[in-house]
Amino acid sequence: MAYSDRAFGNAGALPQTTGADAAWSTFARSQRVKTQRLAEHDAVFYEGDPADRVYELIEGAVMLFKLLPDGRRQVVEVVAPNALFGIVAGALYDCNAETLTPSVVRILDRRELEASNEYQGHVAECLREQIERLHDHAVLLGRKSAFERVASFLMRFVPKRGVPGCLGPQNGKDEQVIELTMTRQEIADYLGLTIETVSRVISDLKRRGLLSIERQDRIRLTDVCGICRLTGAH
Amino acid sequence: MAYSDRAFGNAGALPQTTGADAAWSTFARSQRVKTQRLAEHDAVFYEGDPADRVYELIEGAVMLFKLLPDGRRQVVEVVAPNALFGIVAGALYDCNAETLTPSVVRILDRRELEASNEYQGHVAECLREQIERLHDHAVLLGRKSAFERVASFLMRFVPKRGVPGCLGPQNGKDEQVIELTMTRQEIADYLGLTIETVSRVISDLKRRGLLSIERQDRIRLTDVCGICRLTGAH
DNA sequence: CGCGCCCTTGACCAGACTCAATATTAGTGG
DNA sequence: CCACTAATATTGAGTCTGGTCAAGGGCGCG
Repeated sequence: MAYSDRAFGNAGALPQTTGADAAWSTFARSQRVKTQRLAEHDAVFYEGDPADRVYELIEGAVMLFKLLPDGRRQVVEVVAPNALFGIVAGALYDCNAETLTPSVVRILDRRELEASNEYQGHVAECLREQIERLHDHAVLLGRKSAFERVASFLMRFVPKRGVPGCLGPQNGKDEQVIELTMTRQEIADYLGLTIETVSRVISDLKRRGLLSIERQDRIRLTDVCGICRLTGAH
Repeated sequence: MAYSDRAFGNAGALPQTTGADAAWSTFARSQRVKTQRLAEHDAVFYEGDPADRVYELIEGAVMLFKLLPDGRRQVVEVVAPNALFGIVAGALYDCNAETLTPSVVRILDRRELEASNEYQGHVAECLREQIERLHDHAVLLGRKSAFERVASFLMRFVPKRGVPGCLGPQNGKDEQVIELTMTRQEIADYLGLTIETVSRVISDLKRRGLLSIERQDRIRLTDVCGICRLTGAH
């Protein structure tokens, strides 16, 4: 599972930076913001880079990950649109950021952002949400079985289900088609498993009639409640 | 490993709340702050409680943990003095907080804190540091072996070693005596292991001459570099 | 159509867990 | 201060989950 030979896309090239843009953002009013369009699997920044920018994900998906010296990788966060990433305590980024899909990010100047009172509330809000997600993920990594991890992962993609206030299946059918945006390897590195284990668990869920695979990255959950019961959280 | 029968100390009793105090705090100037003295293994708050207070740890140690319905526990953070905890995105605490040792906390009003511009910088700083620690911990939980986890845990207690800029052993001897403040069970729940595995790893390190046990919660590391090499991080 | 990249599957192995017994420590009361 | 007790930690034996290694399959793209 060594990643030393991993290709990191064209991060250095700063592709297609544009001054104007259409996407909405909390920071739209601010002056020196730029948006940047990135292809799939482009690096946004690397662990150890000077952290003088903060990013807002406008569109697409980004993962944050860390590597151990021997190449083991742990995906520590998957960033969703409208979230901020690249906010760190020290002078350097503490992890790597790479797009999962073609994405649009807004680049903010760290100094400017930290100086302005205007956005402190929004920044803090993002950080608080991030911390709660990291807490949940710690439980998953520390205490859940492979089945529970994969089931939990799949439930992330089902809106309004498996969360406090979930009403169970509506309108009869308990189905949901989900788009993964992550390869098996990325899922494995997110869930602290190997690619083989992820694959086996998914195959097993298929065998049990809980899901069917429409494409490698497109899964039809045919029994959302059944999968939810396997998450270990209920 | 069921915790349903777990005793939670005297959290409801709000023991010994005092208006005046000696300990230093960023928030000392603020008006309505109170300090509270807590015994060992007192609960500070529970998951699901209304989160209308923020806490600053003045002295002692606090752990944050989550429970799965079947009783599995994951310690998601160990809070050190001067850090804030109990800052959440929603209306309810997302985890439980319990003292590890007799502690002193300062109680801050959440509304007041969020309203004041004065402390936003300090709050955001605490959150950013917290996130970096959670990233590291995700790597530990997702990708490290039992030996690496325990070694990483022990190194937490050695100041200025195993971090960027570590100079290796100074003044000849490479020793350090550390106070754990956590039981084996708490360590296990923090590291995503069982109590038996933690015990076995520590015994093995002892057998290999890397440490000796002076008391259950007091360990002499006799070869800090040797333990550092086992963390997987170098 | 064929190549390459993922993904899946199988067989085997190893690290960590479970269950159970014992040892140690810390705390209590005489 | 010591004996007793309860709580905590250690150790052992056996099991099982998930990892490793290796082979085969399928999909998408040129």
